[in-house]
Amino acid sequence: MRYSEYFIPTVKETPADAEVISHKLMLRAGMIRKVAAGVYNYLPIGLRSIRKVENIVREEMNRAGAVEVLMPMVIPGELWQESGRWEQYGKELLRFKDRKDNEFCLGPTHEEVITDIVRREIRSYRQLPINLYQIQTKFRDEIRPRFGLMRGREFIMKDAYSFDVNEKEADKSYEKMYQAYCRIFKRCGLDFRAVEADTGSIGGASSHEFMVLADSGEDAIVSCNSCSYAANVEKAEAGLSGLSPDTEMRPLEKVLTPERKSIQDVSEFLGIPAAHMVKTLIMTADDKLVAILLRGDHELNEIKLKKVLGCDSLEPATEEAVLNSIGTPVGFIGPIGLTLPIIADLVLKNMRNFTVGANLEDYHIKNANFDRDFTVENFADVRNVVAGDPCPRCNNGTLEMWRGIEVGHVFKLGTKYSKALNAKFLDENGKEQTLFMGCYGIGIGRTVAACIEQNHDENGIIFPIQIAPFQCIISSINPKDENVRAISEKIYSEMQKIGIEVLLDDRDERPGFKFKDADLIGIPVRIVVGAKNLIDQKVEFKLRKSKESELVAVDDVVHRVENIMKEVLA
RNA sequence: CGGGGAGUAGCGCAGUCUGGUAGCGCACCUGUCUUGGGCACAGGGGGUCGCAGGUUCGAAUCCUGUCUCCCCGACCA
Repeated sequence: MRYSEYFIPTVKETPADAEVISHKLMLRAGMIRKVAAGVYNYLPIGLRSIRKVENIVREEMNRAGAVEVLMPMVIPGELWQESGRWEQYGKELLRFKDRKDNEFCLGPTHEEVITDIVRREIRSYRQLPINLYQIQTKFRDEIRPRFGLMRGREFIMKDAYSFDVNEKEADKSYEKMYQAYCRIFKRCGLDFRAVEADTGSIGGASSHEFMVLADSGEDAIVSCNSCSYAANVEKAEAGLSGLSPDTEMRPLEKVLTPERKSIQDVSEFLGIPAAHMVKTLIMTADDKLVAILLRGDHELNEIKLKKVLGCDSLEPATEEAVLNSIGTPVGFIGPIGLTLPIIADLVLKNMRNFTVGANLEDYHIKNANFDRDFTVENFADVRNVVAGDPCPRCNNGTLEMWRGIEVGHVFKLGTKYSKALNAKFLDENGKEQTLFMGCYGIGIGRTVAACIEQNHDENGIIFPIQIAPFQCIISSINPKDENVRAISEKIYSEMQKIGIEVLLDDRDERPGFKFKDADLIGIPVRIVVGAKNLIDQKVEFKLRKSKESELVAVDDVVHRVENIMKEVLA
């Protein structure tokens, strides 16, 4: 491709609405342009990288025995009503009506549609297992789209669905996909971890997320420094150990804490570490109030609490609701004398003589203790783990914390959708059985964005060769020079002949201008053809990721680049 | 949905408080020049100041409403 005939609208200045580095660089490099909140145009080099990821995904899915299909983006509402998700899914599901007033939605995920295909077409255990996938544009009407392709409303996703005769076989399909995902992200040149995860609105028994490690990641994940345990903080189990108990209980002591409402304020005011305090959160769970006790320096994990309570909705109680029901303003609530049901975090079991709110404005109470001063309904793991917590699996390691970008998620669905949609088959005894499912997603655009988060410097993107829009760029210095132009063209056509994806920068621009663009769009290999070096029949060879360049004979340079491609893409 | 911020040339911004000819940098067009890290000079084009009302002799500027976008939170893959 000739740069002069191509379309790469790079910009010097960063558009004001970009926050994270991948978003900024994708805009600056002319990969994407915003059309509406969370909705983007893919410009040529952006599209090329996306296609690269798609092709890697496609190859590995095919290799793992999955079969490609393409489902519609517009889905009849009745399918979603049948699964029960028409009501459950909420406002993320964009609904609309056609001219006949029939209800439709834009597909945010395709369990319903795929299960509909399978229940119509699969009759016998002889047709199983089967794994169908597609690469398709999805739409989820996110409350707050952000960070460019990282969290769009419209985005390209690979989604796969496996169908098996029983749970054991379904586990095998899951394992196959897990392995395929590892190969995919490895081939994309990403530093990633597979972690245990919460299944969220997709549902099912268990799941793993594939997380690209990056400080800008929206997810927090933990991993054990001793064993292989790794999990999303949403899911990570908190170990049991906490502070060792004081030997004996001391008497209660009411202390004045005027206008000290937060743990931090009270902690500083009384000179007591937050870890020796217990905070009392009042939550509204399905319209009922419940009190949650947590160590002062810990945070509530609402997903865990939801499971403990078995409720559908859970949110912090409003200040009015708290005041009306307890008679004390938020900030001074405590468990002693509280009439609400109380759930205490597991770690509190080991605590003695902790400080709590007094249920009296401007007062806290020191030396509170379980049983003597109040009782709780039960102890449960309802907090977020923190760095340094003991590992819940091996018990001799501690947990380290990372930020991650979720690029893939694999689920064991069991029979959730097949039951709801009545997807059955006949087993070898002629008996009707319900299909066991798994589903497997990869965010294609997000994978490209995550890759940029991991691979960039102050000058721009540093694409790994596997997903770079072009493998090589020839920067022709002063293409008006006849010799420079001729040699550039020669190298260009030789590279094209052997299948190297090459971009010839034949624009009549100054050298610095071309170098800046080449660096910004992150082409892995750069060949600079200039008059000075041509005197010795040499051109400059430089890898985007390295600082140094070297001079290579004109006759060797194509071979040199070819070897690099072979090495990396082997 | 709660809190905060912003809509002025393609992009980044000033001007708004204190109403009176709509500006700067980059980009773009023409020409000269230049060619190893976003050259230089000269000339030029481009704006319903988000939208709708209102106040006023006069509104980018004041008032009311409304839409969009961004950030934090809530929510959610």
